Amino acid sequence: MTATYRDVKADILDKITRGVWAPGSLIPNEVELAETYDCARATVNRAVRELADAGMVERRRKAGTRVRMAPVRQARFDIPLVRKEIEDRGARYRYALVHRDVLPAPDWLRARLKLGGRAEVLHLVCMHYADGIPYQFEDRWISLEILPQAREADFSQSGPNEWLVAEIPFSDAEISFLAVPADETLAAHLGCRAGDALFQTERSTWWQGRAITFVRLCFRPGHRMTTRY
Amino acid sequence: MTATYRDVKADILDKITRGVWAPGSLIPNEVELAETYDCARATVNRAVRELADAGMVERRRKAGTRVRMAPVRQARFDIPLVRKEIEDRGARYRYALVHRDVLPAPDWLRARLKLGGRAEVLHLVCMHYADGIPYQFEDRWISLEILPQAREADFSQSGPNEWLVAEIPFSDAEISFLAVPADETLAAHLGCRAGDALFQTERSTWWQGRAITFVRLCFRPGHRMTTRY
DNA sequence: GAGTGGTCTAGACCACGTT
DNA sequence: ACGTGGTCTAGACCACTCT
Repeated sequence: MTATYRDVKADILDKITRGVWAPGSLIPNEVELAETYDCARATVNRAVRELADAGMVERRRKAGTRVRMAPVRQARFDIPLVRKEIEDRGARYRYALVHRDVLPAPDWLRARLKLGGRAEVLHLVCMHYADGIPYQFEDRWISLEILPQAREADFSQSGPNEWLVAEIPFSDAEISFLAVPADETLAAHLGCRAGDALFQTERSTWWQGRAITFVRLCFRPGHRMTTRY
Repeated sequence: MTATYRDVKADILDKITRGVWAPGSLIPNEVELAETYDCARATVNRAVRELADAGMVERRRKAGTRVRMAPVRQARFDIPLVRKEIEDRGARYRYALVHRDVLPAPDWLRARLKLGGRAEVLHLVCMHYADGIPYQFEDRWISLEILPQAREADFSQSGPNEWLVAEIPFSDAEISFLAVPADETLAAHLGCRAGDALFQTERSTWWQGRAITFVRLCFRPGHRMTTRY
């Protein structure tokens, strides 16, 4: 008796995965569940709320709680720092700055980050290696309107990501995953052939509605991003 | 006064994104926050707990609550049914079964799903179209050990995904994202050229520790998966 | 109108980890 | 040992939304 919210959550999840409560069906309301498990309604509430957050059930006032028809709704991905990602695999991390430039933001970047007309940006191209083998190509753009101090920062020894996380918080971000063919530049840096299929992520970050940075990360051929849920 | 947990959460998040509470610093404990916001400790607890779930802060008993050094920790992705994904874009969905076969599980599949020695599987190849244009290529394998009724199911009119979600719950899944070059088969079905870079997801699903299905979904060239957080 | 989940409270005890 | 978060309770009122 006196079940914890974890007990309640586990038991309900069990009933769902075993098919006792079928997809689409209504489960008992909170008061009934509280009696069943001999606990307070708040305890049941937390259990069921977490199941709803996880996408297992759907709740509506008055209508009650239903088991979702398609329970798998979302997956969570950790987005690690490259260095940590590589070191966690037991490999030695090495960083190299390939190119550095200050220039007016090109049109495509202004559109993507909603930048003003004459915004200047810092453009960095970097490489990340695992045990000396090319691991990731980084194409980074930093707004100098918001981060003028980036102009003076030294990116020859460590990557812009590490500098950025220490320098500024952020409030909003957008991330995309896609596949791209390697162009000559990518092929040269990643040690593959032009046209090879590469996994790429793109991330835009804002702070208080103002663009901070855009980055394009291109992984070596064969890279995969995996998660369980 | 008498703030809600949303108010508290929003205000703390604001203090973090504005840099009032810097990355790595300790924030006031729950009792102090409850006094500050003039609410019960449980209210503060929920607010801070949700921030911890979102990866913004890190909590440890006795040590207190700290702002995370690298706040961006995770992103959530919705994993929609193809049909819904296409219809949500305002396009007309069409499905086609390309191939159907029953065979002993090949070695690579047995390894991936941890199947027994002589497991039989149902192999389906399907296409999903948006407004008549190839959208996604589906390579589906279903274990007939656990789902013998799949042998008799009709997959000529609707996809295996829709059948599966209605047929069986699941308890565990693994998903991967990667980039692959199109082979001749993929190129023919997706209307692209062999070697084109394609975005692919792979998903394995288990129920009570037993493999249900493995699926490889290959998107048309240029597809991207995007989320905000 | 009535039934359901959504939230808050004031207090209590517990579990953990730092000191 | 002690301070912190983790959780539970019993009750209350509110906000939706279905009928």
